[in-house]
Amino acid sequence: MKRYSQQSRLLFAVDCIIFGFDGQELKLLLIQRGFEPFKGQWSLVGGFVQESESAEDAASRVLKDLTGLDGIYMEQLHTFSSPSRDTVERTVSVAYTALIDIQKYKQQLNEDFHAVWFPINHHPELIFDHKQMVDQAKEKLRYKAALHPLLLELLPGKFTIPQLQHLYESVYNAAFDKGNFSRKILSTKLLVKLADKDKLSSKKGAFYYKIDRKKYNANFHAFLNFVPDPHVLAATNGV
Amino acid sequence: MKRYSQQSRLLFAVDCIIFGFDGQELKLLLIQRGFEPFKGQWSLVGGFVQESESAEDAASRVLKDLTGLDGIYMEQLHTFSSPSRDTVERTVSVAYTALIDIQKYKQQLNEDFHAVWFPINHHPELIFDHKQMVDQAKEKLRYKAALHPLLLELLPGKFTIPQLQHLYESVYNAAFDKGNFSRKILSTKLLVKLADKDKLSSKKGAFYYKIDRKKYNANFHAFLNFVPDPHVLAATNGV
DNA sequence: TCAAAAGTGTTTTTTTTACACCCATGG
DNA sequence: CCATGGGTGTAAAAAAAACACTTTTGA
Repeated sequence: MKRYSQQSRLLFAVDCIIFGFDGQELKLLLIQRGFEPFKGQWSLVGGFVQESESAEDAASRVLKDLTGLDGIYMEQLHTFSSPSRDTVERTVSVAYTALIDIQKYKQQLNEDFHAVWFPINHHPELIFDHKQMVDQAKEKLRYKAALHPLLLELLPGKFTIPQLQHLYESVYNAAFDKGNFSRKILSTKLLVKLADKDKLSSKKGAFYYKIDRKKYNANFHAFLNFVPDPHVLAATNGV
Repeated sequence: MKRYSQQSRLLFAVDCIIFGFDGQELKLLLIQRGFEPFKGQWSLVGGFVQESESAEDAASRVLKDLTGLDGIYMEQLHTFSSPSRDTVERTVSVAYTALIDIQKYKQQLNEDFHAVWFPINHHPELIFDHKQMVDQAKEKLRYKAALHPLLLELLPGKFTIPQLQHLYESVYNAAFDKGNFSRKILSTKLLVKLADKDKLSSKKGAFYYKIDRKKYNANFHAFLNFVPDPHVLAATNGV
């Protein structure tokens, strides 16, 4: 059992599945390749891992380059390594899921990257196995968001409970009782009520809230159980 | 943005965190390296990914070589890619968690590998970042087993409810009410009652059960919620 | 003044938990 | 014949769900 015999070396990349929420529905950020091969085709944002960095570092770098944003929520999804996944050259890719406040991003220049937000269920064909990555990321998001408050990452700094409910409803494609929803969210003590209201979507106006970052960080793993029947949504998940 | 410029190529490996249950406590299978460098030190079972295979294929192959067993429960845990993780040469490693019936394994020859079962909370120092891998695997096991019936994978073909309860109690280091436990397990309809009893641990004897593979495969993702306070165990988890 | 959305209150239903009790049997 | 674990029954407590009702205010 000689381990350090001559071994094949291969290319090592990262790809980012970037989710955003525009107030209406869940979106996915894609770029149109401006270079050969496959110029013009849509793909996830990605790049190669450099000698001096970890995959996490590479994903952060790629995200920073694209959005100009630091401190984005990001987690490793899965590593894709089929020998046939990249038709150009054998490449292993670690996929990361990122959640960003779409508002913040809007201010940034995205022209250099030809990046476009697509509705999560209505995006163009993707290169290589990127569709598989996106599907898996969607599953995991739905799974995890039923247990942890991570969807808060998709909202702007201040937001209302009805807005948050709308986000959950769009992610789970289901309607929730507003009374029960609001109580459940507030019972986590993860939100702080602000003094002002959002008057855009109703005459009465809804109070703004912000994340209590301290409690959020300490209690991120708290179970929320927002979704009526977790069996349904867990049906195809891989965590 | 030239993507396919010259890129560094690196070594690509897999490591397996193999859990077993001997009826008393959770165990971890480790090997003592029989080759340089670090000869004599303990490590996870691992190997390099070959040109023609995926990381999953490589992990299965490694597992087959070590245990002689096919069809072992296995899932990708995380990819470790810090530039400094392997002190010999830069290597990226995909870690896999495997759950095996320790009885089945016992029949196999393990002499070639110098493989030894260690109590999960009392194992020797490990090479590289293998301790980190093990810790993460433990966390994920505890997290996932609270929601899915995967601990069944650790038991032999037939087992009793009290044996299963003992397994849960050892994984969560907590005591469960036997009545509630048995009802909760049985309510999943994942088990089939057999005609014979295990008379070893009591005079009355406890009925054997086996997994209803059909329902198990279809309902693996069913939420079980075995653990009294999920907050506690989720506290440090990364899923 | 009233429609529409925010937010509160209350009842019903379901699930979980605690714990008492019966069962079977080997020593 | 009784101690020991296996297994069932059931009431209390807690959580979740359903839904009625009150509040605010711009048009």
